[in-house]
Formats: sequence, C-alpha cells, structure tokens
Amino acid sequence: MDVFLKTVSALNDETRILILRFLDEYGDSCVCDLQTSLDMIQSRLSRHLKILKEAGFVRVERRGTWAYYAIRSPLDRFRSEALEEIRHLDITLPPLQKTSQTGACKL
Amino acid sequence: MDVFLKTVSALNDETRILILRFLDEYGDSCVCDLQTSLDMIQSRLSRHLKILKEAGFVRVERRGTWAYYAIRSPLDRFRSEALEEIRHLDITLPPLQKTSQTGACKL
DNA sequence: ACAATATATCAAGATATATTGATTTAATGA
DNA sequence: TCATTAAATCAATATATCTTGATATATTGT
Repeated sequence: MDVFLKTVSALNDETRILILRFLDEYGDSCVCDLQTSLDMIQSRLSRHLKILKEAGFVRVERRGTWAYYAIRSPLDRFRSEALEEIRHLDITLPPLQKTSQTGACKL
Repeated sequence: MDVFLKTVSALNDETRILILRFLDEYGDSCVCDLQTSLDMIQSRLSRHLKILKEAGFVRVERRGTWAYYAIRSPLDRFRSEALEEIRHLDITLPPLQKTSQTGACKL
C-alpha cells in the first residue's frame, strides 16, 4: 500500500488517536502501562501499536520482556501536523499508571 | 463523529485521493466531467464527493442541472498539508475530458 | 531446562465502508 | 405539463477493519 494511505489509515481510528495522544503526553511507555492506563486488553493494544509503528508514528525499544513504545522523532511534516491536530483534540486522557516501575506487571 | 477523524476518514480512500488530485490539477469540474475523465460510475462518484464535501475538502456550486465541485479555499492547515502530500504522490492522472462544455453530457 | 511473565500473533465473529445497479429528485426546454 | 438529463440517494452485496479470547514466542530468574 502507498505510504500516504498507510499513514492516513493509521490515523483513522479512535483507539490509535488515543494511544498517540497518550504517548505524546506521557512519553515512552511499555505495553503493560498502556494496558492499565488505557484499560485495553493486550491483543487489542498490540495490534494498534503495530499499525502505528508500521505507519511511522512510533518506535519500539525492547528492554527484557518489556517493550517500550514512543513517538518517533523526528516526525516528517505531515505526521507532525497530524500529531499537532491530535494534541488539540478534546480528549479526556486517563492518568498514567506506571505498573512497570512499581513492580511486576502481573496483568 | 469528531471533525479530525472525519477529515482523516475522508482521506482514507484511493478513489477520494484521486478525486482530490484531479480537482487540484484541473480546477472546478462538474460531475459528468469527473465521470468521463476518471471513468467512474455516477453513484460511486457522487458518494465520494459527498464525503469529501462533508469533510471540508471540497465545495459544490450548482449551475442548472450541473454540479461543479472544487477544492475549498482557503483550506485549514492540516487539510492543506494533506493536499500537499497528495500533490506529490505518484499518481497517473487521466487527462481532463470536458464533456460538459462540448455539449450535453449524455452519459 | 523449567516456570513465570510480557508481548505478539492467530482465528472467529462483529462492525464499518465501498461498489454496483436501481430509483428518486431536480432543473431545463419543448 | 411532459420528456430529458444530471446528480443524489437507496438497497444489496462484497470487502476491509476492529474486537475478543486463545495460542505462540521470547525473556528472565531459579
């Protein structure tokens, strides 16, 4: 698929917009933190993170069994404009819950 | 639906990207010109034009039985960035066929 | 090597979106 | 008013995408 269409397609989902907004606000997060904070089951989150990654919005860094996702930097022009739009959306962002640091995730 | 999501959703389709690219290149066009030039059946075209209109990308002007569509101007920041991206895509744009001017459309 | 845990992938069903052909609406001209 | 034509909408089907629960993979510590 064309790159632009893939980029747009990745933006075309409320869940992914929320994830992007979350990562933009709180910075690097491991999947289990996202799970507890956003109250999503693991497979769903994993799927959307993959789509965001393949669309060039996020990067992953593995540390042990954990996978830390973050907004890619630098983003190209169109993607940063999209992120800027997302930044100004009226989204009620749930508070960050750092399960990964306080102990094991045990989800 | 949220405005941003609606905007993105409108971009998330090859047909609509082609239509936007076409209007950007050739300017105002009536539906029958789009039909012949892009070789699309009328109902399909009409549907996509409606989506583009409701997403704020195009405007319509009626002249008699004809409906002329054009890129809205000015576009807001995000939409113009999107259009700019589309402008640089590797799309083989079919030539403009002005059915509406040479006579009746008779499609 | 084995157990435990985090993450990724798979399969099935549910939901949304696109395509087509048929029908409806609206404007023009005889 | 009636016939004609452009464009919009509708109904049915096809296709794609999302969600969930189950399973697979990979890493750590014992």
